[in-house]
Amino acid sequence: MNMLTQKEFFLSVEKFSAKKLNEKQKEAIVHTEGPLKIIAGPGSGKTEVLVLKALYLITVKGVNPKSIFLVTFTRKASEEFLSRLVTYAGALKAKHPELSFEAYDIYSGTLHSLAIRVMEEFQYSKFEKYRLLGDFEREIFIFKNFYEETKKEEFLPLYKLFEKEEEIGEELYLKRLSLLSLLFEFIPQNNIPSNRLIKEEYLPLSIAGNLYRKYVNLLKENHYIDHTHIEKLFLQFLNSEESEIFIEGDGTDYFPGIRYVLVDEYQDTNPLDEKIYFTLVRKSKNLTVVGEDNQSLYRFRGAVVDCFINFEKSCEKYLGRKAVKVELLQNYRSDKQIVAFINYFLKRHKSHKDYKLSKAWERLSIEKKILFSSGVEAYKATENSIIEIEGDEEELAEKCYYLVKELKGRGIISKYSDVVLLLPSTREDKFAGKVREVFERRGISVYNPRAKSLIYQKETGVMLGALLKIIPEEANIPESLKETVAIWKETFERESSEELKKKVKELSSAINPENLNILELFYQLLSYEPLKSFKENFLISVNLARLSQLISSFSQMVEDKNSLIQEFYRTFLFILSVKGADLQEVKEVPQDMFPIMTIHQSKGLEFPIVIVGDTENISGDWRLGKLEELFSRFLKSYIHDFSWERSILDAVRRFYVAYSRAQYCLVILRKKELLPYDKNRPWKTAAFPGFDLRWYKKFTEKFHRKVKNGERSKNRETS
DNA sequence: CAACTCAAGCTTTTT
DNA sequence: GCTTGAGTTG
Repeated sequence: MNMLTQKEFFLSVEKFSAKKLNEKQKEAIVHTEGPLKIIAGPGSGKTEVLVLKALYLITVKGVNPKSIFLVTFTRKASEEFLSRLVTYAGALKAKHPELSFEAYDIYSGTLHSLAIRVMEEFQYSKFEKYRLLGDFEREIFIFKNFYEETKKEEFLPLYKLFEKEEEIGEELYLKRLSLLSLLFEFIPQNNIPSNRLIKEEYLPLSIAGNLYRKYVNLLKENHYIDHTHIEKLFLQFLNSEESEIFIEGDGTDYFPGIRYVLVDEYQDTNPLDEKIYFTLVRKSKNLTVVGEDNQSLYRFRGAVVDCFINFEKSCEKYLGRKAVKVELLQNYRSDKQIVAFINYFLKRHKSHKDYKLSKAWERLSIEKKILFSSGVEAYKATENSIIEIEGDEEELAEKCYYLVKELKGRGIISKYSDVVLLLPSTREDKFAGKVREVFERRGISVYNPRAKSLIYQKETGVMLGALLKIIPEEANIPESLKETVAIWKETFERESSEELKKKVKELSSAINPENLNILELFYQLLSYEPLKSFKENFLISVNLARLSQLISSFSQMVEDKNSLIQEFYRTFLFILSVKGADLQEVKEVPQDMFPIMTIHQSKGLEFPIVIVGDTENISGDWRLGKLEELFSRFLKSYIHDFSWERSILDAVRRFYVAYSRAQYCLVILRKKELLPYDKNRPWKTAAFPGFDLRWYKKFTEKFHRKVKNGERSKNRETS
């Protein structure tokens, strides 16, 4: 294939790339051989760099697209990457007709999707037998197979580490099941060898090992596989002879082998992922990772930020090479005041006098400062780019409403989707629900696709209520399920037609437990009002379809008719009510709706105006720290002396991500009055903007004084 | 208003 | 199991 020179490449790129590339970005693009670590702060154009790097490899270095393996963290990110890649590739080809390559040939996607694609493509012998367990199905699988194990005395030494002594009964068993579900991901994600666990003298460890092994065997026996074990299997594939053509190629253009591996969001990599990446590049050594330690948000999912922090060390250890480091700290997204704010926010926590994050910080982050770009300025409507609003939940929701309405009324924003409300959780039994209520009462629709609200929809309520009426009640309903069951039944009573009620009565008297088919009942009920006319609304019928899908996977997993009813209540309904299920998501946020998102969901996105709520929330899953402590000997790096600091650090990072999504205006909601000083929990009174107006005010005053005095930041962009 | 006591609560997501 | 928020005490 014809190739471009580096100069030609960058000259062409300037024509279609949105912004002029800075020297650091160019450096990251042209460094192709050997390991490379790109530290990419918020808004530093890392997707652009990744896309251009892939194109550079193809058009300048003459690399076959099929030998590039590019991993993104989410499907959405992968779509964004591919669409930009194809657009740019088109532009390059138009300018240089001599180029001929197919951008789509790149291996790009999430690690899971790539693992499946590769194992299918290269017909890995061990893969074909498995059926993939989704999240919901996996939960059902564990409930079904491990319920009895939660009652066994012999496993108590493990369970007790996570329980209060007085706890008893059904709720306790359910808690244990949820612990097991966590455990069966934790062990493989951290590459903990089960054969060594089993031999441990400390009982909780050997019990965990045995239970995990049982899980793995049960998966195998039933020909199932879950997401974590897809990765495990992929690693096995990479270490087997069968992967030779894939990794090393056969000399043809058809199988060129993997020569370049690029990984995005590397700060959220777990040790299992890490092993996969280093195995992929064991020959080529060309591994590029992109990330930022402070945006590590997925510890609950096994992410170990150390993989990113200590990337250089791992390169020396596994590849025998020194990694090159490039820092992209120029922020092209946010207004100057917002950039100053996010830097200050981090700095404040790092050196706070009341709690020492400094130690955690030293080990788990990289010293740096985000730089602002002088070009990013807009919305001069307010004096400050940062606004703080205080009040109780009701007031905050109201004030949010008036703010959004005012912005639209004054023409500062053209559509509601220019603003976003970011929250740690968007479930509607919390603040998000209040916001929806206030907004919709006053005529602005709210778009909150991740509210886990499928089971609270009218249509699903009627359907589940009807099914509950038909299927005889299981005596042993867990307490926590009773409330939701009542809601479903009530929805059924309120919303259903006489016709439907009659049918339900008829079906319930004719029911035969030995011959129960829940899915069949579901379809029968669909022909009665109001379910019948629900089907005419697209979104509603999609929701019903999702429910039928869940029922279908459940029915398939419980073959034993004798336990079907029991499992329906104890497992299916319980998981449904506890974990919830999401509504169908629309591709683009509807413009005339006000969007609410989780902070996690907002990662990688940017919005003109960002409102952040629940800013005092620092809660985390305590079981994680406990698990890390329990398995410390087997972990890549466990740091003993600051476990509680980790939850603060996690929270700091969560809000850092939220704040850094804002382009022109950041609104912070403060829920509570300032609490009196408490020496046992100093962060409550000092740490988050949600708790202390003073430090935020101090920041603003200082910022404006600086601007007034004409004092210019040393770190200002040069352009 | 600092210090102590005690019962209630415990999110986030990849395919 | 640990943190949190409300309530109590000195």
